[in-house]
Amino acid sequence: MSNVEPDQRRFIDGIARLFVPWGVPQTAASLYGYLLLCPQPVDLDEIARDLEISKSSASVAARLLEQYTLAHRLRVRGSKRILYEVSENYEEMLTQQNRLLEALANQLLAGAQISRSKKIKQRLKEIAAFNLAARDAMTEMLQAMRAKRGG
Amino acid sequence: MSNVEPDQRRFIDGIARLFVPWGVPQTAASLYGYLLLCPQPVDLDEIARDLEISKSSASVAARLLEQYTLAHRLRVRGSKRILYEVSENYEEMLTQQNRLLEALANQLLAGAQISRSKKIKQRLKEIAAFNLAARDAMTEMLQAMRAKRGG
DNA sequence: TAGTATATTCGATATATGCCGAATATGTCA
DNA sequence: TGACATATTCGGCATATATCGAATATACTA
Repeated sequence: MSNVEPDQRRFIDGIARLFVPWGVPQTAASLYGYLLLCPQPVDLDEIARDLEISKSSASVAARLLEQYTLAHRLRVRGSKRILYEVSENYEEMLTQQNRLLEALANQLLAGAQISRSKKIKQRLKEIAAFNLAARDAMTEMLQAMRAKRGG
Repeated sequence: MSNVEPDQRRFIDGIARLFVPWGVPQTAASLYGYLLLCPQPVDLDEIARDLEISKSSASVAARLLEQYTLAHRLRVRGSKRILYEVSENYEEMLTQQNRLLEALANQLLAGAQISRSKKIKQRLKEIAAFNLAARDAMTEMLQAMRAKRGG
């Protein structure tokens, strides 16, 4: 993608608008949209050029995406050059949600321990149970999807 | 809760630490933790005092939480005073996630429309399908939970 | 091992965000 | 409607974050 067309720009911005409110930095969010549209892996120079950001920003954003496992790098044999592409592992984002659900549940249960009020104890346990149920449903779904795709 | 004890403070901070990375402002996140521990609805003055924040910050944070449907207000008859309490509607947070999943899927499908590359079209459709499946699983789970609690 | 291509880190700056207290708006009672 | 209690909004300040270009580190070739 040597030049971003208006339609593509709109797509990229649309994706970014969805992610930014959830704490993903603007540049990283845009980069994700951009990578989704790239038929081939791209390097930092292309990213910087097409997204009109500095190369250092591109580097930071790319590694952030990598951390989120929304993208990953490809090492080019015989070169220090790195190519990035969007991850095929679509479930990782949901897995991360699951981790939050679980962490939250644990925190709530810890809170139930320390609170003296019967009412609060019960409330915290109830929310924790709810979150864990959600996590389980999610996990199950992911397994089912995995089975379907794998088979 | 006229005074926050160390254990409670730790709980509040723990909850906040989980929410902040997901884009929830610090104060609002802390307030959520605080409300979870309150056996009774509290007003802005109590919040401001216990969390050691200004009343205007308390007001903003509370309404933000309200927007997220993590808390809601109670009007006190015969007074302009507003009391806040944590929402019993634990599923709303997940519902919101579902909305993101759906919005993302839509954006991806729109992207599939505009992209000329066969490969990209397929990729975007595939991710969209995945997200919608996740949303459906989630919705189903929520319904099941609702049935269980309701019945 | 030197030289080159490239990624990463760093320090400075610009921008955005959060927070506060003061000012304002709004609801409630008499 | 006037007086009061309370929530909300607003402008300014402090803090955090993102971005950049320059400096540095690293991996590869020869």
